[in-house]
Amino acid sequence: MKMGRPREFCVDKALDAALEVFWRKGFEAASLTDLTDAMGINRPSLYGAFGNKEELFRKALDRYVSEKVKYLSEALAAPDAYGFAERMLMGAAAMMTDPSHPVGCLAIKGMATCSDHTGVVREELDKVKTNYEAAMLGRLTALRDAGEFPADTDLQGLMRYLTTVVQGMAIQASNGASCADLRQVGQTALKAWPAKKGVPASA
Amino acid sequence: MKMGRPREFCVDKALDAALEVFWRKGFEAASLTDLTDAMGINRPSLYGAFGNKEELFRKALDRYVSEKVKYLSEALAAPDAYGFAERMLMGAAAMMTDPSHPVGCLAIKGMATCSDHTGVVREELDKVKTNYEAAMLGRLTALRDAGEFPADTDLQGLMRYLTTVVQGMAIQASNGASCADLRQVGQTALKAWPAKKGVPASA
DNA sequence: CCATATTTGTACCGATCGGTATGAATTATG
DNA sequence: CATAATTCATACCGATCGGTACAAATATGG
Repeated sequence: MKMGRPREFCVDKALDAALEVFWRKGFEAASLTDLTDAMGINRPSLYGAFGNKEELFRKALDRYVSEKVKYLSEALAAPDAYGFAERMLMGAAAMMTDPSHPVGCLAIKGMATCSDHTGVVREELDKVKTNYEAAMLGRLTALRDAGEFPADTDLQGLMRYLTTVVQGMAIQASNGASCADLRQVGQTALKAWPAKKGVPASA
Repeated sequence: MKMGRPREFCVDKALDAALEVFWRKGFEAASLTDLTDAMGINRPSLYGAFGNKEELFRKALDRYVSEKVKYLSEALAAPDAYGFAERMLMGAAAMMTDPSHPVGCLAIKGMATCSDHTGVVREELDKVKTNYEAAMLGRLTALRDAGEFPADTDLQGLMRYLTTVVQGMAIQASNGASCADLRQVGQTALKAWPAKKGVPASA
């Protein structure tokens, strides 16, 4: 057993509370007072358990990625290219308007917030973005090799289109768009996606 | 002639400099020191000429809307619905990556930044957004009445799709996407748009 | 019981935030 | 020249920022 006075709060619960604050207010706008109030602890406890504000954000972002952005891995697991795009867009619409947590996307909001801000936060967000893009591009490549796309298809362009729509959805969500609104945007966006295999292209 | 010591700086030039700072860093991240340094004036001069930080932002936003978002009015002037969407998307791609000013969009960045922030800034951004949406919807309605769309077309949905892509473009631009990247996104997005009048729908 | 290790609460640190008081400098008016 | 009006430059205000020093409190290991 560990020596010393035992911790009086649950680290996971506190991290969830911090994530909620970062998600709602953004990294810079979330003050330590906001965070400690929501987490139900005081500053030295936060510092002792999580390091500093940037480290706390990093851990909250890790949690966000693994707990809240599941729709991306579900999309990657889709058997065909159309299903991939469909799960991506519909999953984003559902997640970004889920009333059980703040609206929009922590990572996208973060990227929009600190574009001119160097530091751990920016690096971490870039890392998340790079990982996601690599995963999506890898999946699209595999699907092309499986015959889902013509060999000369610009997969990077398709990926960028998809991420652009998802990023726009995050703005829409933070502006009050409903899940139905975003799903409709996704449905429209899907019309630009290569048609299902074997199905003739048409509106 | 006005009495007193004459102003030693050009208000318009100073406002342009302030706009550049707000555009690059966002409202809250732009400090008065950042602003006065870029504007080449000191704090009391800024206060005397523009009121306060919020008022300065409001004036910079006005300038931004009238000087930098011309592509929207150009899109509204397009003779047909496809041209409207095309000018919208291509105009946004060009403006958001124009090297003569910061990348992305001041208004979209602002909305992403202060979603949980009440105040003059948020109200002003909402006003801009509302005006733009009303103008777009009005134009789409006129185009539908002119026979460009079936009578039961969901114009609101089309408008939301378009704005979502443009908003996503702003994030892409602030993340380093090139004009060509964004134009390609726009071209892909256009595939989901109702085809040109008289042209059969197809990819 | 004593020493050690860890957490907690308070109270504080220097830095920076937006905003301003004050007086010198510069102009038009009389 | 004298006065009023306006701007400019310095230096400062209280508030808040992220972060921490310090000591009381609470646990384990001896």
